Amino acid sequence: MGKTEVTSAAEKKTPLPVVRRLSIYHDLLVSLKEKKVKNTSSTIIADILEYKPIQVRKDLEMTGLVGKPKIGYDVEELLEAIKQCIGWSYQHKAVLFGVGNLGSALLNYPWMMEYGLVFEAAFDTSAVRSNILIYNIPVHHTSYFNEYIKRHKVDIAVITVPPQFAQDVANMVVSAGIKAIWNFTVARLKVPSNVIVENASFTISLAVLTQKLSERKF
Amino acid sequence: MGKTEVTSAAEKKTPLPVVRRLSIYHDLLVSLKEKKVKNTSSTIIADILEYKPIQVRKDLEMTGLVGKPKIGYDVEELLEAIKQCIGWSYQHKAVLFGVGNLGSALLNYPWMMEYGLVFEAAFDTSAVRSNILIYNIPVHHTSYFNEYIKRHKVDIAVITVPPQFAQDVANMVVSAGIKAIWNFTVARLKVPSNVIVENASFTISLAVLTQKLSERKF
DNA sequence: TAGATTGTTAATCGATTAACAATC
DNA sequence: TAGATTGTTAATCGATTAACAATC
Repeated sequence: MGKTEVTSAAEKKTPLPVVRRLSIYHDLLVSLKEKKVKNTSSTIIADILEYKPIQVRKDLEMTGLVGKPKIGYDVEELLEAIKQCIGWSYQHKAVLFGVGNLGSALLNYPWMMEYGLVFEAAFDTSAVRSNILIYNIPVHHTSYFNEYIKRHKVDIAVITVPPQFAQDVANMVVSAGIKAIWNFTVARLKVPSNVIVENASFTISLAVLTQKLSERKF
Repeated sequence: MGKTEVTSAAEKKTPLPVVRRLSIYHDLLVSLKEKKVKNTSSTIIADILEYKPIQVRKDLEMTGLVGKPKIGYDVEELLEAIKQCIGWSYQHKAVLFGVGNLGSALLNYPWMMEYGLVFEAAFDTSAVRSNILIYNIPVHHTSYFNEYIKRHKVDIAVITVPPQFAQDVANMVVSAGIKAIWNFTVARLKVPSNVIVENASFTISLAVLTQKLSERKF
């Protein structure tokens, strides 16, 4: 009931703020890799992102990778270490519910190589859109999901349906044993505590922007 | 060069973590308002969001609204106070660049009533899509932007073009005097320091999800 | 009234930053 | 080599949480 004891091993739980920044370093490293840059350093990364070098160094330490004094880090090695740390080395199998504009945008995004995500199927209640391929991903009628799940492993359910249907979808995927939901709707999903829900709300980001704007204006 | 002095007045700068949570309270309050709930309290809000009541209370304090002991807060008053605090009371005029799937999804979202955002125009380089209305918003060819900006006030530029074109768009809108950019691409935009850029990256949210999944798996 | 909730002041906790010896 | 960068230990800072009197 009180604080849980730290389990024996050196279980260095990565703090959330670090995870978020690691994903930002990730994108930067991908662009460095594309430019054939071999090495980088906390100083360089900090410069580009306008962070403090010490913060970058501390964050990178969490990946377990050790750098070389004077040299810094090998770009590819660091990229792999970060992917490992935030779970982007493993290919998570995903299905998507709600093939509207946003859903289509997600299906069309190159998640697989860099972000550890593979869309294996999509579902939509619109019969018109059923049984076709969108960006090479099969789109089924939502009613087919319970059949689908019998034969396919699914790690993550992505929800991009209209908000009033989000809970229904959540219930369905939870019943099917899916343990992680990436929720793009405003709906606040009620799920058992062993299911992870991550809300990908644009509006939080908008709030940061408009708040800064307001501060500046007055 | 060192620390800047706090300017005379009671300029209670809202910390970023608070801004983010306020936007979450906002969405919750909207749903309470729709359900005709009159009053709420930090206890109730905390319960729903699985936060600590004291944290909610501290956050709400930042809006300047004072609650009533025993009663709590008036839902509508609190909603307005939060909107004021995060800049969603003012209607920010926005234009969008890149009318693909994601751009269309954004144009079709009901930002105006609750999120202080109004899309007044969109721009795309695809001639086929020019001079039409999408969700009642005029879509122009991108080359028309420099004419458009002469006659219209724009607070925020939203960028949903392919990443390789994002910097070009940023340059264009910065030249036109726009002071805020909401960037949905992975591109890291270089802009003058007086321009606000907010990156609305899905991938940060994905990192949080996959990291939690990995932690659980092993 | 009694109980629940507020606002405020103080304590704790965790994250960021600083300092510095070690080193390729 | 000298200089830049690392990893580590300690100090600071800010955000979260606790405690509690005030009150509708």
